[in-house]
Amino acid sequence: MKPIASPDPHLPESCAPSLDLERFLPYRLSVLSERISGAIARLYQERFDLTIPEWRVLAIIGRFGPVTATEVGQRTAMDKVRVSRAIARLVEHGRLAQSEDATDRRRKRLAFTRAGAAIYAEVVPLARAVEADVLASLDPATRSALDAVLTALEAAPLPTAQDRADHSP
Amino acid sequence: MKPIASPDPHLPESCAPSLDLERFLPYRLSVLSERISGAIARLYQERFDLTIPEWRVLAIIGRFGPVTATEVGQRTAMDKVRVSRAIARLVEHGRLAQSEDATDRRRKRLAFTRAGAAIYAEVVPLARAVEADVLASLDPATRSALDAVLTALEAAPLPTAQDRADHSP
DNA sequence: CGAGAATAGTTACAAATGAAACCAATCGCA
DNA sequence: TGCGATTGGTTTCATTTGTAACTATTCTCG
Repeated sequence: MKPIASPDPHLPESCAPSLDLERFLPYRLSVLSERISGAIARLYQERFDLTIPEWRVLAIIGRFGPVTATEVGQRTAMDKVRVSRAIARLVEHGRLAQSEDATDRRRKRLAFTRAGAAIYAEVVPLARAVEADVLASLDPATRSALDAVLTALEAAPLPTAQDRADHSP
Repeated sequence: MKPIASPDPHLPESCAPSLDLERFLPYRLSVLSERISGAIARLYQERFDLTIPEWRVLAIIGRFGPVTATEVGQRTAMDKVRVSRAIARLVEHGRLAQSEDATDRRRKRLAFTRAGAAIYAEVVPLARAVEADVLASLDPATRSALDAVLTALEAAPLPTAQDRADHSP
């Protein structure tokens, strides 16, 4: 792995100031998220055969009680297909029960089965513990800045395709 | 969408303190990352037909010059399959040129073609601009805390499966 | 009422991804 | 040397995911 003189590799040097990926916010977020979510996911995947979308559904039902698929979607930033599939799997595994919504027969109300509630009760402390571990490794100042940073980023407006459609010569 | 009294949905209330997903660090990171990376990705996807893995490869070559696939992998936190495929597509599209490495015939050295360099030169300012927009929406204190927070999180140790294998009754 | 628009949720199909198997070339060392 | 282990990179297969089309039900308003 020895650096070799380049023959003529079309260097863009002059015009483009060469971006440093490791400092690039979206990249950092992506890697970080993949690392942390991935680690936790692997944890409850192995233990409970639970995927991330499934865990999110459980989390919503655990917090808000019986809900519809649409409501889950709104609260989890997942699209309806992903939600639908997570629910299907949870039902298959006997962790959720669907009941007809009397007032609207398109909807299905989702509630824990006993098994689902049991898993939820096991997963929550596990999740909390992992998060606590991560937070514990931050020094107090950083830890207290964390929430503000995330909240601010969450509120940040994002460019849409049109925004930057063409403002160039 | 009217909340209805639950028949008997196995509420775990007592034992599990009901975790709030919206405050849960891994969830927040995941949604945030998806939102920001997604927005940017859509931007250069539409304009240049460039995927995120491809953009990462370009970024590494733009910064470090001709490299091998393995090196790209090390610098981008992507596994070799993903790197391999990104490179294959870039080569197909005439954006990268592969040349045999004289000292090790397994390796292929990757360099921009003229077209690749041109795209890189266009994408970098675009990426920078989007990042700048996001950062600009943070107040100075938060913005200055951002880097420290990310750096700390990146350094945080993560639980492996064994770590939490069994420390229970 | 009743036809068309909207909504809840599922299905179908294509593209992205990851794990493991796989080739080929190189290294390590007896 | 030369043979087994290692490394660079690709291919295969199963899983995941997203887009778009689809079904069924409810809403809207003439």
